Amino acid sequence: MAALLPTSFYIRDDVLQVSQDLLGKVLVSQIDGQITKGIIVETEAYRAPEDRASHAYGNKRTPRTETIFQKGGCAYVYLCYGIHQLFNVVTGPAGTAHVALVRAIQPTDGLQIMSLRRGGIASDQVSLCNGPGKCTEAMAISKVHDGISLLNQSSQVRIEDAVPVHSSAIISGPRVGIKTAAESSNLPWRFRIAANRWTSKPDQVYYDEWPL
DNA sequence: CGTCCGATGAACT
DNA sequence: GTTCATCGGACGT
Repeated sequence: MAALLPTSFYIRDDVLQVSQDLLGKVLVSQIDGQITKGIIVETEAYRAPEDRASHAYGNKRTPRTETIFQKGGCAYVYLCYGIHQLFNVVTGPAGTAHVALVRAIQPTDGLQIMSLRRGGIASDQVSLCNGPGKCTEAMAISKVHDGISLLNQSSQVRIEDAVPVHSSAIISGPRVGIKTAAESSNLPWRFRIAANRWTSKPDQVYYDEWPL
């Protein structure tokens, strides 16, 4: 049984680093007796309070955003556009509003059930999991998992450790779906494993260094 | 579909 | 004057 990422992985304050370090790790769901797994190949960082794109911009606390302020190592799952469940990893110590959104995975285990949950899309098609709503649909992750710990082997959603992806194999670019007007700057806080065909968009700008 | 904020107005002090 | 409940619509990592 693969080791899970420890608390210390999540409670680091640098969500940009955690988002990059999540690449290559293995997201696991064990739901309704079905195990599915996939390699995380694309993430985005959301760093409140200063991040206007975050639900917790300005450290705004509402019933929905409370999860974001929890201690790192749990899930933040919310509904987007009334249809998509989006899975985020809460990071940083309690009280910090930092999360990493999982946008795409490379499926490795439970391909048949993932295909079934995705309306019969063939398990070798990148469209199976190349988007945040597709990942949660394939893995049956939903709002019922909001706030749950990722740290226990008994958890329905958890993340296994794996060999780190070298920084030279990570490309970054602007986040998806953010109104540029609302975002004061075009921060390259979306991270992908370079040349991995399971990510959600074609190759974009390459940055040697992360601003901020 | 849910969330949330601003508008509206009632009730209270 | 202030606070609170309710409503409506805008919008969504």
